[in-house]
Amino acid sequence: MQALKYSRQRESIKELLMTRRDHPTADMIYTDIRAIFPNISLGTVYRNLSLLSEIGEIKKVSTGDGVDRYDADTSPHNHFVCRQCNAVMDLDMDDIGSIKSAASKNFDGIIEDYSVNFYGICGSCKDNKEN
Amino acid sequence: MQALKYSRQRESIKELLMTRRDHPTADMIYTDIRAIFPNISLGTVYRNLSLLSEIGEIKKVSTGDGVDRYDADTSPHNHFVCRQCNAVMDLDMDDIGSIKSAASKNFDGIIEDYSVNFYGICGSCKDNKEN
DNA sequence: GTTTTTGCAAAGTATTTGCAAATGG
DNA sequence: CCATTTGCAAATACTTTGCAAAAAC
Repeated sequence: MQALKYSRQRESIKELLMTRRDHPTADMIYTDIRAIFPNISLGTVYRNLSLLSEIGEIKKVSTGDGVDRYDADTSPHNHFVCRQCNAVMDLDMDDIGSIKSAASKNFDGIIEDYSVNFYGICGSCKDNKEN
Repeated sequence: MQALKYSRQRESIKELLMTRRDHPTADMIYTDIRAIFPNISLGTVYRNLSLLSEIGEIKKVSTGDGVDRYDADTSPHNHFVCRQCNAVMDLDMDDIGSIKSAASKNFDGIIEDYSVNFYGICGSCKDNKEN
């Protein structure tokens, strides 16, 4: 069984992620973290992101474009994905937790959780189109 | 501009997908379609699945495990993903289209659509555990 | 000292793409 | 014929992994 030792790299990755709201990919994190650890490897970044999300300290966000993103905000919230600029942003919206019970109603398995992604054109891309 | 010519391969892929409810991956489709076209290539399967989903005849389903799945049912419905057997199944549940307006409320962009995935343990995996 | 983590490089998946030949209209 | 699609192979994108050295405890 693993005992989980402290690592400066892992701590740094988590701290970086906590400062961001843009749901960066492993590669974006790797690029930025190299300002602090110039020799860190992409493998280490991936390993730590996996580990952190396994222990629930961060969340993996899949938008369907083939690249995983990460989020230090583990509280329940939903994401919007812009089809034009590919930005992923948090939505400020009412709780939709009731969809979980709606899904459980006629289902014979156990529904543990869910993820919702909204897709469309973000505010700034929309404005750029109009002008 | 492309004129979209008929192809037996594309037609066959679509027909195969229409007979299935298990949301197969490109590779699963490739395996099965080779019973009909032994020389078809995986590239052709991918190209046709992309094309079919671009023109809206099928839908791509991303469950977050890194492999895309495909669904010939393009009507609005939600999916459940079993964490044990990785099966992807349709949920028989009330319409939750209201989440779209909930998301649009405080949002300055345009929300075109959304996708919801539920995760947990399916009925048969749950039963196997208990026995 | 023992276990975990790292950096590096290589390998593993899933998907896309260039190109000449085949097919469709 | 001309445009699109195919099969094949190579390329790409993302992520995981084996291993010896370094760090943590």
